[in-house]
Amino acid sequence: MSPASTPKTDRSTEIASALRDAIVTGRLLVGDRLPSEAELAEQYGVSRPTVREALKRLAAQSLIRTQRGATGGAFVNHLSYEAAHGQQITTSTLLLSMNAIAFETACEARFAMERACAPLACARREAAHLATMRAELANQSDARLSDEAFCASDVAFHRALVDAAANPVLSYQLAGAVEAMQPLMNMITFTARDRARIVALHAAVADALEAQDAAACDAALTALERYTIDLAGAVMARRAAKAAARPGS
Amino acid sequence: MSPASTPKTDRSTEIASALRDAIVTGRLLVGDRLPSEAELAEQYGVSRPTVREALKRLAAQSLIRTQRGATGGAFVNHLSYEAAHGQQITTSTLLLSMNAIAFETACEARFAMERACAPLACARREAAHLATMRAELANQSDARLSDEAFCASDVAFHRALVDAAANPVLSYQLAGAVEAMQPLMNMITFTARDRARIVALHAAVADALEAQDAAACDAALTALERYTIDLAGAVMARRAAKAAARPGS
DNA sequence: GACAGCCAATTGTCTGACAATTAAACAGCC
DNA sequence: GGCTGTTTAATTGTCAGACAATTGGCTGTC
Repeated sequence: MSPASTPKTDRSTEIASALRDAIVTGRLLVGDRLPSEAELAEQYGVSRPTVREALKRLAAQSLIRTQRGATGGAFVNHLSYEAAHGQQITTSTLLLSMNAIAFETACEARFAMERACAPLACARREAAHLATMRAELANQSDARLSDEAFCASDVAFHRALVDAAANPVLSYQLAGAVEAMQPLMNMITFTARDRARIVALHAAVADALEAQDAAACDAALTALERYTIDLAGAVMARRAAKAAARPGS
Repeated sequence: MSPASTPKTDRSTEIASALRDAIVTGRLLVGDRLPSEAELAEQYGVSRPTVREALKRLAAQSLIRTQRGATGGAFVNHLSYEAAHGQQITTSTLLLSMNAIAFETACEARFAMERACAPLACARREAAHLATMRAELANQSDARLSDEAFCASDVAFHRALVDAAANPVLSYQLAGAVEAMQPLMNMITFTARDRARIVALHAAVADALEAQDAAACDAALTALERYTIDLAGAVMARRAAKAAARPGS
């Protein structure tokens, strides 16, 4: 009854966990090369395909990268911010797309985090951040911009705000949330009036940041959040009404 | 030169991407059963092991779950908050453990997000949240508590605060950050004096939440952040001094 | 000494097979 | 007829061996 420790887990899962543990606890360091698949297979008493499945699991979490050839093998990855960021986006996008989250909830979380960045950004913003924001503001004022381009510029603007906080953890978490929401935002068609309002609020944010006025920045972001939710709500309602009017299969 | 689209990606990676795309775009819905491995293999013109590697990748991201038996197969997962949360913790822990992030940076991000929760939590906190916080406070005042248990109670306290904000997106993001930091916090040995100070600050947070005073809550969290960073800095300095005094190998 | 070709190690993939597991279909009994 | 136990089929999990593709290093030649 002693080996009842892992009654129903696959061998490949076990091996993946063991290797992950070795990486997390530092027994395997960044850049280290794992034993070859054949060696791992012998070591764990399984076949090569089983080892490969375990390695693929780790690769999916970008914990390792593999390389073919004579000096190839599996190497412990650095897990850059970019990779973490990518996973964050994937996860957030899925949560949103599966309707597990209401738009309002995601929006609220996003602006809450953005307001959390505001004081830091006000304290640390540099000329480059302000310049980026001004440039995107000018961009957004161009009436010929497509909705997609407008949204992309919106993302870039907020990205600059977050980056100004100079905290990479906040950057990757928040950028993930913002980018996950972009597909949804792209579905919204902005009227000229909407755009003017949004640009004005963006300008208020930029001004507050330049003046290093955290309270004003917070207020502008709060107003922007309210407006975004109102807009989205109106779009959803319009869509629902249209769907009700045309009840085709 | 036309088939240069995927010059160096594995087939298993391609297939994993294709399936992931099918899930994200909604072509495969939650609960749907994927074709059996044999069918997928035929469909993509590869062998079963290759398909299996692709499936393991998706399983590692908890996008699918597999089940053996007659009615078994791979099913599109719900991607619960728990799963997203788990991944968040794994990623954050790794980022921290690989020294890619300074403790101060992680701490700053964590408290920034927590302050972002504060207004929401003040507005929405319910009796259960307050009760949990009071219970953990009492727990933390017990001098017989081990450092690990004290830290665990600390996590539970903050978790209650975040949950009071009633926004699952914030919950999973922040809880991930908090739990990722726990191993580091566990390394810190708290003196009785430290604990009293922390408990007092926690009490201030709980009081502010009960009174629905967002500003007071914010202030208490800020003070807690400063104290945490000071403490950690002192511990690190002490450790560095000890390492310098004993310059072994 | 520089360069070209060969070589060995390693991952990526295939084939075929068997074991384990699970639910459904089926036979048998009360 | 209804319930129970058994068989059965479908599916994943694992294995073994083999070959293709890739890539760095080695060797031989000019």
